[in-house]
Amino acid sequence: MPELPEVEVTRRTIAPGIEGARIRDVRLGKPLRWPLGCAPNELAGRVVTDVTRRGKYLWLALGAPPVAPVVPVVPVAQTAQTALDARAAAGGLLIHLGMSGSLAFARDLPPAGVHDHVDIETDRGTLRLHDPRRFGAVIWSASLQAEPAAARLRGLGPEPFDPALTPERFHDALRGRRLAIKPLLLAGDVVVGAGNIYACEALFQAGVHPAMPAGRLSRPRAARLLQALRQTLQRALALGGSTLRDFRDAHGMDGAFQHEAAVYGRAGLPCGVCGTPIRRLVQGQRSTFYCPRCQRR
DNA sequence: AAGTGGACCTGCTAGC
DNA sequence: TGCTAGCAGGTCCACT
Repeated sequence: MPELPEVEVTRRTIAPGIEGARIRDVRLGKPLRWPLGCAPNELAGRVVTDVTRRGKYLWLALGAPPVAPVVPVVPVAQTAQTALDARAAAGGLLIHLGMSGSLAFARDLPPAGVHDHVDIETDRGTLRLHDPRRFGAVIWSASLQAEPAAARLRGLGPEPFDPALTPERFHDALRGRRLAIKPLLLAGDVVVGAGNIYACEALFQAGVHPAMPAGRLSRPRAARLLQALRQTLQRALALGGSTLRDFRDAHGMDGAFQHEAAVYGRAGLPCGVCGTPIRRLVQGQRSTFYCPRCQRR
């Protein structure tokens, strides 16, 4: 389900409610892709300080655990070290929604169902991960730079809206790559955020054939593709993402981008630009949809 | 190193 | 109606 726009929509819908909330209890259902990595009760008492996103990952930053009831008098010389310790003791939860995950945050949620695998109960509501296929994960990490979070984020390319990702740098990153442009976009090492829907849509917008070897894209066409990717993701964000099967934001709202898809899921239907039937092909065991007339190698 | 194919898990739909 | 094959928004890992 969730590509960058859906993850960002999720972040925006949970952040205002959960930032500042104190965790009371964490309950786990069936195992997810990776273990939580700490005892659920170690999270109790911590405050959610921030919700950020990197690629398709969310990071729930948590404050340090509550201090012991008896606070020793700390000499001034030690306060800096104490602050360091507190920061070291902070940490967070790295969350990935996999293929079928979604988060809900509300005060009164129904009892957890068979596909609800993580409930983080706070004093302001419960954050629930619903994920039928269980490709998602919630992982405790001391920081984004520390293991195990670092292992997940290592190798991720720049954010699509990072101003440092100039058309020139994008083109440079494609140089020498023989992989077809579509699976390369999915790989996420050149730029993160595009999944199967938005990779197909961006390639259509840019008029680039999905099987084109990435390294063969000219500089102007690479620039056009980067721009198309940004516009596609921006538009999806504005529409609340895509709801194909069951994506909802954290308040239960559907996205609307799927109604605007020009090629994704439209095999056999006429291209809205030229009328040629949209084709489906398989690349890296994933479906690709494209217009054979509008998209050229 | 880069690219490929299989694996993870469950639910839904199309076709027989 | 009931079964099966194929498909699904993502990523990791082992292999060439």
